[in-house]
Amino acid sequence: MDKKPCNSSSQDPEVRKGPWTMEEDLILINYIANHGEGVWNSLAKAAGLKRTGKSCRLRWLNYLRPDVRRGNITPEEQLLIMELHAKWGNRWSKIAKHLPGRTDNEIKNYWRTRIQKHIKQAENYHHHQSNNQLHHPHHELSTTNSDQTTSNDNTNNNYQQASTSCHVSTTTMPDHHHHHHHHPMDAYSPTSFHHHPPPPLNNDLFPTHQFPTALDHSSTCTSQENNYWSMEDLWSNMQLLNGD
DNA sequence: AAGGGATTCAACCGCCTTTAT
DNA sequence: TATAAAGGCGGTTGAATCCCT
Repeated sequence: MDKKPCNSSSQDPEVRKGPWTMEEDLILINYIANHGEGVWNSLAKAAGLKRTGKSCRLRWLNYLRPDVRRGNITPEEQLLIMELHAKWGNRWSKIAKHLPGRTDNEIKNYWRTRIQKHIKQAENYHHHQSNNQLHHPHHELSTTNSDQTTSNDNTNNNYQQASTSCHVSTTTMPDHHHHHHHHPMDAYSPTSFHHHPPPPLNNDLFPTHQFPTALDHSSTCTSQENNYWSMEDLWSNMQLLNGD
């Protein structure tokens, strides 16, 4: 019947989902600064966040941690990713350990959005070239797993050849992608606040102070590149949070 | 200038493993 | 030791954004 698998106890079944607000980020950063990370479920409660422990952990690890590396993937990093993926398949966290500051999520996303399609293109190309040859039964680089990963050795060098030969190579990889890669601390896009409902502050947490005043445009830049909250803004809000 | 398809990426889910009781 | 809870992982999703006509 009413099985409530996780998140037992504690009334307050309200668990927030979706994008993190700046307020939530600040609470999390602040809490971890004071108490350290780990024990995520209790951390979430103690900090007053209406999030699951998992969600807090993910947010911290992938985004808020101070040592998350900012900026676009470099050609060197890309090469490494390609090599390691060729070796290990979709073992993202394992791969990530070899790219300091990069998260498994980021690498996974990068792979799927930036590399995979090139490889597929290259494969198609080869395919057509060697039409009379036997057709590879799709190395299936993605989609429905077919799990190269779980097969433990999975030396799926399947596409290794493709990746080295196609123009995914660093020299031709245009880097054309600019912007994005906001990362941890500077990642508070003011525009996002306009797309989301006003900060859902509960006054238990913020009895006297209110961030939103700091969220007006006075302190934001308009250029795309700098269209994020500055460190100063963050800090001042953080101090407000701390009650000075 | 506006509409719409394509792309990106933060964050979710379910499953499996590890740790705690 | 057995069971439950937490942590970790990889696949997937969809809102926001980009890009093209």
